[in-house]
Amino acid sequence: MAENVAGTEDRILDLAELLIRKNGYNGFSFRDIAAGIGVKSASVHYHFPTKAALGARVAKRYTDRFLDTLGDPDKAPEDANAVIDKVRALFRSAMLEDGRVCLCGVLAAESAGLPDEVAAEAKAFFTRLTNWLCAALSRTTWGKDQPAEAVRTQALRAVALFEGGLLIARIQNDTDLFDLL
Amino acid sequence: MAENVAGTEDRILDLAELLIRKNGYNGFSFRDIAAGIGVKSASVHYHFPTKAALGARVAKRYTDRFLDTLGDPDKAPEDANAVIDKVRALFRSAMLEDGRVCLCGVLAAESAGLPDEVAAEAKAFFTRLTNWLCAALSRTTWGKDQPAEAVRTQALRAVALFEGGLLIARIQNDTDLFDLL
DNA sequence: GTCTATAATTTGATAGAC
DNA sequence: GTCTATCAAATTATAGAC
Repeated sequence: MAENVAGTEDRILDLAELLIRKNGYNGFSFRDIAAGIGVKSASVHYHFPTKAALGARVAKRYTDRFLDTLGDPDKAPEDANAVIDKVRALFRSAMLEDGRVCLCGVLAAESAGLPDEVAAEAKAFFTRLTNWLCAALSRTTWGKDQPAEAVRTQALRAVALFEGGLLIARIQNDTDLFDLL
Repeated sequence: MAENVAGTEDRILDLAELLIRKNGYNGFSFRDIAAGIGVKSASVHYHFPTKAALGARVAKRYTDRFLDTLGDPDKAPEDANAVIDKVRALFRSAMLEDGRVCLCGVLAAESAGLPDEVAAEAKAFFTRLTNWLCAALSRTTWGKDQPAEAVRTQALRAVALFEGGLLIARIQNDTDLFDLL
C-alpha cells in the first residue's frame, strides 16, 4: 500500500515541473518548492545540490516520460496522419491535464539565459522527439516514398506547430485553439 | 545630427526588449538595464516606476512595430502563400537580426506567472497578428471562397508554426531549421 | 533525511540631494 | 533627470545539530 506514496525526491520533481511549466525556470525558487511539499529549503538542497541540477533532472524526466509514452516508433501507425495525431494527442493531454504548456517549450523560450546543463536537456527533448517522428514517419505509407529530408521537414513542422499552438492557446486562455491546428 | 541619439527612455526599452527575448521577463533586473546603458537603477525607475510597467511598454512597442511593418492588410498580396511568406519573413528577420526569438513568444511561455498588465500586452500581440492575417488572407484568391473559420484556422496555424519554429531553431542553435517550415 | 540558522548576493523600489 | 544611499524582501547555497 505504501508504494503509492511518492518520496520527497519525486514530490520535489513533480512540483518543480509544474512550477517551471507555469512560470519558467527563473520563476520559481527552492523555497517555493519547499513550502509546496511541506519541508524546508535545506531539505530540497539535500536532494538536489543546485537549482541547475534540479532543472536538468526535471527536463530529463519529462523527456523520458514523453518518449516512453510514444513508445517504439517501429510500432507506430502506418498512416502518417495517425502518427502526427499521436504526437498531437500527447501535447494536447499535457495541456488539458494541468492547463500547462510543454516544459521544454518554456525552457526553449528562456534558453539563452539558462544554465548549460538545463539547456542541454531541453535541447535533447527536441532532438529525441524529432528523431522519433522521423523514424515513425518513414515507416508510413506516405513516408516510404519520401526522401529523408522531406520526412524530417514534416517532423519539424509538426513539433513547431504543437509547441507554438500550446503557447497561443495558453495566453489566449482558450484550449480549443489548439484543436484547430 | 543629434536626432539620431536615442533618449534614455528608448535605450531602456531597447535593452529591456533584448534581455527579455534572451532570458525572459524573470531573467533581467533593473540593475542589468542600468548597467547596460550606463546609468543607475534609480534612473530606470524614474522612467518606468515598476518592472511590470516597463514590461508592458516593451511588449506594446514590440507589437506596434510588428504590425506597423506588416502594414495595411488591404494592401497585402492577393496570393495566400505570399501573405504567409510576408509574416514568415518578419519572424525570420527578428531571428537573424539579433539571434533572438519573438518577444511575445517568450512572454507567452511565462504568461501564467506574469504581472497582469504584461500578460495582457502579450495576449494583444497574438490577437492583433491573427486578426491581421485573417484580414489579409480573406482578400486572397484562396481566401475569397473560404468560410471565415477556415481562414482563421490558417492564420492560427501560421502563427503557431512560426512561434514554435523560432523556439526550436534557437535551442537547437540552427537558424536554418526555421527555413524548413 | 530534515531541521535551524545564517551567509552572501540580488532584487524591486523609495527618499532626498544635486 | 540622474545621482547616492538605503530598505525590506527574496534568492541560492552551506554548516552543523538532531
